[in-house]
Formats: sequence, structure tokens, C-alpha cells
Amino acid sequence: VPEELDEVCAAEAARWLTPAEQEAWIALVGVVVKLPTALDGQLLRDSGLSNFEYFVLSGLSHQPDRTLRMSELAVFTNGSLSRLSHVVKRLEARGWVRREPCPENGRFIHAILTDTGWEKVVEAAPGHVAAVRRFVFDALTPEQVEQLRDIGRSIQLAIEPNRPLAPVPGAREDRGC
Amino acid sequence: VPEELDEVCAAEAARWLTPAEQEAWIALVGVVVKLPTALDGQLLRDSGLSNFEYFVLSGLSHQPDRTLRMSELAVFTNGSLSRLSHVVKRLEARGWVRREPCPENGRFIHAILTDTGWEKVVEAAPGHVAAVRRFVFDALTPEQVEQLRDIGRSIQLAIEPNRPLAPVPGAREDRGC
DNA sequence: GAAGATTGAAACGTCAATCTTA
DNA sequence: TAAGATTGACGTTTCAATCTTC
Repeated sequence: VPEELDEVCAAEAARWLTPAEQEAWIALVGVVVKLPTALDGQLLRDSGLSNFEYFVLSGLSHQPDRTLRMSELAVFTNGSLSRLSHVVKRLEARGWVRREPCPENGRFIHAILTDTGWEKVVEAAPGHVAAVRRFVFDALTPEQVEQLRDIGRSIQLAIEPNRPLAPVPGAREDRGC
Repeated sequence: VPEELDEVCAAEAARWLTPAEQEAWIALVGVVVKLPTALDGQLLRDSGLSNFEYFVLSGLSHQPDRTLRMSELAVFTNGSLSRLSHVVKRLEARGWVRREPCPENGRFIHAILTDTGWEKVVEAAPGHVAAVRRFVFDALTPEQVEQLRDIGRSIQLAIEPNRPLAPVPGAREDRGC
């Protein structure tokens, strides 16, 4: 068996990863798999929300009118429109979001955060942000935070050369929230 | 609404993320969501395998005897034992893996890569590695590769302080495969 | 009893088909 | 006709309960 493995290695050597890349790859895969699980766990235990649901509510809460078109929200949440539709239906059933057709263009549907939904985000946010700090930023130096930003953007560009990296227009990211 | 937002910001200011951290966070979330989708897409199209299934087959293929206990394999794949059990059942039905109780300790179950399974990995590997190169390493400088490794390890340590970071013993990572 | 592993039901995501409005 | 959005069916993951072996 080792011999066969060598053959495979030799045949495809040019395409394999270097040892340094392998180390980075293993580390990256671990984060990609474990971070969502860890964050989902905290949110689910403490607030009964999935990561994705929180992202939807949080995205709406940062809009000046707590409103976003479904397709804009889909971009913001990095999810498909179909998935978003299912999730918003559940959030609507729980009373945190409501949907209305756009008065100006009937093809658009506005997802709107309700007052109850706002309270839910306000309740859930501190614990979630604390988890993000604990799992990510407390473990990194300021230089690493910048490195992470640049690396993340480069990888996203490689995956989606055409899509803009910036969050949805209107998001109040500059506010420090 | 903006006023309320300010109140929330002020009340929880100490726990929010800094602007630099927000940028990094958005970039990281994007990678965490999009990279699995991109890799899953390539594998599914070209080889009919999910990322997780490939990881299982690949993990076994790197063992000297193509064998790993179920619980070891679960650690290696960053997945739950339950999920692994379901997946291995499907892989067994497709003839790529078989399961046998450990002769020395009947509680352990060995997952063993079959010859057909080996061929499957050999067929799927080049395309998958090429995708990893294209989406990740072609976009990064050698310095960034090292940074990514360190950042990834730090985050994993923060998530799981107790679990070892190294791959499963016996994995032939040092071989360049 | 506890570790290792499996199972079934419920929840979720994905895909293709559908519906609606411009 | 095409863009925006929804729906239902199917496959997968998760969670709790179960089974087996030490």
C-alpha cells in the first residue's frame, strides 16, 4: 500500500499541497467546521436561535427602517433565496419578522423586523458577541485580526470573483455595532 | 430607531467588536459559509461525493492499513459519531468502505477502505486538491499561508482548549500527500 | 455502569418546479 | 419573457434514545 501511495504522490506531485499549505489547510478546515458549531451551540442554548436566524434578525436590525428586500437579505446572509424564504417563514411564525410586498414594485418583498423581533435581537446580541470574542478575537493579536481580514477577502474573491465583498448598502457597520 | 440603537451600543459598548474586528469578522464569516459550498460543488459535480464523504475516504486512504476506528475517524473528520455512522453506512452501500469489529476489543468498529474506495479517492483527489489550490492557496502569499495556519490553530484552541490539534496518529501528512 | 457505536424521528438545506409581477 | 420569490420533495444532519460490549 505505501508503494501505491508513492505512485499516486509522484503522479500528482505537481498538484499536491506543500507541507506548509497542508498545515494551513488542516487549520482552516478545522475552523470552518468547528466555529459554526460552537457559535450555533451558544445561540441555541441561550436564545433558541440558529446562527443563520440570528444573522437574519441582526441584519434587519442594522437597517435604518429595519427592512430589507428578501434578495438583499439573502446576499447579506450569504444564503440562497430559497433557504432564506424557509427561514423567514419560521421567523414570521414566531412573530419576529413580517413580510409585505414593496408598494413601489410588487415583485419585491420586504422583510421587516417587528418590535418583538427587535427585543429578541437585543436580548441575544450580547451573548453572541461575547462568544465571537471568546472564540475568535480574544485569541488573536491586532496584527492577526488584520491578516485574517485580508486573507478572508482574498479567499472570497477567489471563490466569487464577481460579487462585491462589502456588506449590503445601508448596513450601519461604521457605527461600531 | 437610531436612538434605540445608540442606547444598545452604549449599554454593551464594552462587548461589541471594534471596527477592525468587524471587518475581519465579516471576511471570516464569508469564508466559513462560502468555502464549503464551493468545494462541495466541485466534488459533487466531478466525483459525486460530498466534502464530508471525501474527507472520510481520504482520511482512511492516508492510514497505513487504510483502517481507522469509527471514533478516531469522527475526530479526524471534525464530525459527530452519529453523523459519521450515517455517512459510513452510505459509503458501505456504495462499496467504498466496509466495517468490522476490532478483533481485540469488540466495542471498537474498524472502518476500512476497500479497493474500489481507494480507486475512488485516487480519481477524486486531483480535482479536489486543484479546487483547494484555486480557492485558497493561489490567492495567498507564502507569508499569508503561515499566518492562516497560526490564526486557525489559535481559534481552534479557543474553541476546544482540551482537544489536540494534530491530525490522528498514523496519518501520513509528512509525506506531501 | 460506562464507553463505543448505531438507530429513528424531527429539523434543516438544497434543488427543481412553480407562481407572480413587471 | 425575465426577475423576484415561494413551495414541496428529497437527502442530510442533529438529537435523544437505544443497543452492545467491556
